[in-house]
Amino acid sequence: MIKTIRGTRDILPPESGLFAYVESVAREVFRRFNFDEIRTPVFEKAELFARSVGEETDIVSKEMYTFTDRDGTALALRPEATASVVRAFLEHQMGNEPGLKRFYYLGPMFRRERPQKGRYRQFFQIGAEVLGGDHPALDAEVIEMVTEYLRCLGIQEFSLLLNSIGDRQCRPAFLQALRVAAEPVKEKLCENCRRRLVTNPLRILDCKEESCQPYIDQFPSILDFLCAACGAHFEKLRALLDERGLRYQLTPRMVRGLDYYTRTTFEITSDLLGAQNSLLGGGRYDGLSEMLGGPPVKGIGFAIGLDRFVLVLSQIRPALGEDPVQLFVAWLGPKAFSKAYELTQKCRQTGVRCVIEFEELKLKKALSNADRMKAGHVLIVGEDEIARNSFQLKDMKAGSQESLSESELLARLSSLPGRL
RNA sequence: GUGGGUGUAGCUCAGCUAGGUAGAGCGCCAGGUUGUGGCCCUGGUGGCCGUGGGUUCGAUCCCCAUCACCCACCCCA
Repeated sequence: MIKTIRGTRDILPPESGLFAYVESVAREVFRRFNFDEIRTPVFEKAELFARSVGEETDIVSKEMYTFTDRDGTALALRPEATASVVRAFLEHQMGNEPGLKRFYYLGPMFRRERPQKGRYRQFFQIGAEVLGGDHPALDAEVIEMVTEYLRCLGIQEFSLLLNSIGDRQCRPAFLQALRVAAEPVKEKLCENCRRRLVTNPLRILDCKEESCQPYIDQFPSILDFLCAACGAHFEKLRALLDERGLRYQLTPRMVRGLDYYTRTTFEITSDLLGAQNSLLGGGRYDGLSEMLGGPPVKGIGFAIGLDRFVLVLSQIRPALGEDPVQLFVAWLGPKAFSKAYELTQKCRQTGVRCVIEFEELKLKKALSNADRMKAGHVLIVGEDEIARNSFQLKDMKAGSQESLSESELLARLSSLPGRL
């Protein structure tokens, strides 16, 4: 048998319903903040990601799905979407259009990493980006939008972690200070941190190794190194968040792995998942456009990893996304089928989710089937009912049933439980 | 890429450390008579024991290899 390839999976009902639900809520909430959907290709020139995400990052150096096109062009399946959105902005000269551009996207991304709980090689993200401005209110708006999104999904318990990692003006000085502080104690740091000291000093800051903590606590804070512009931006953002009652934890040790981030970074975590507790992350990337060879275009965005997100949601709200049959139409006697089918059509036209069997079943069997598919109601259409224009509508949960004429039945449909 | 774990019925697993070609629960199907589900009872269906080699008279069980999945690390969100 041919099976799914490693790190990919089929998303089956009811989980697929949960994905669809989470996506529909995102569309609805983001729309209220005036975001439009953008759909970019799932594959791009590999160079796009090498230049934006960073040549030296693991994502590009060993986790990207790259392949050569027939003409020799190096292509890659997108490992994330921010670079593509900025590319699209530049390619279509959107900088010439008035105002800011607010986009959201959703779809599959690809990374060739070893699969793990909630992590796949084809994974799904929902993200949003605002391009064309760097007002701190934009940062606040994006953060507000994503918390509103969580609220709409019924996720109340989460922490917003906030930091600023400066920009190309001020970060080098901080990195230098960090190296200076770490050098004397480097023998005391864990193996990973000793390596990071060379490869990516920033990441020492979010080392989880217990023995490193005392030293890390002594290291300088990025916030003390922000230049005037970055500092002012961050202060203003914090003031706005405070003003709107959006509580956050100042987390100077939270850094980003991707090269393009500047200034604001944020992350939302939830205790519901244990160690891998991050639900989403985002930040500002004011230099990304230029890294891609474009004019200066400021931007900020975030991305939610849906696979893990859905995992959390299914734990706290198991029924979310379920959409069972609302009306099961059971018919009795060979002459009843056409009328039963006609009623089914009419019910469907009013938006009710209906199912009708094509082979005649004993009523007992029909009810049993309806029960197994969690049907809310069963409509019984026998030859007697047709003759009397009086159909039996059975409430499966309550076990009660009532007689209704065709017009009464159709009038009742809007009150059936279930979607819409 | 590294380390550990697991692969037996549709699902969750037992059996394997006394090697003799398999069990439970759930599910599924059919009944418990005539047009009323869920519960209960009865019967039934169902497995090349991941795959390929080896040892053996004989292997689900022992050995080797391989593949897949899971967990963790690395990394990242």
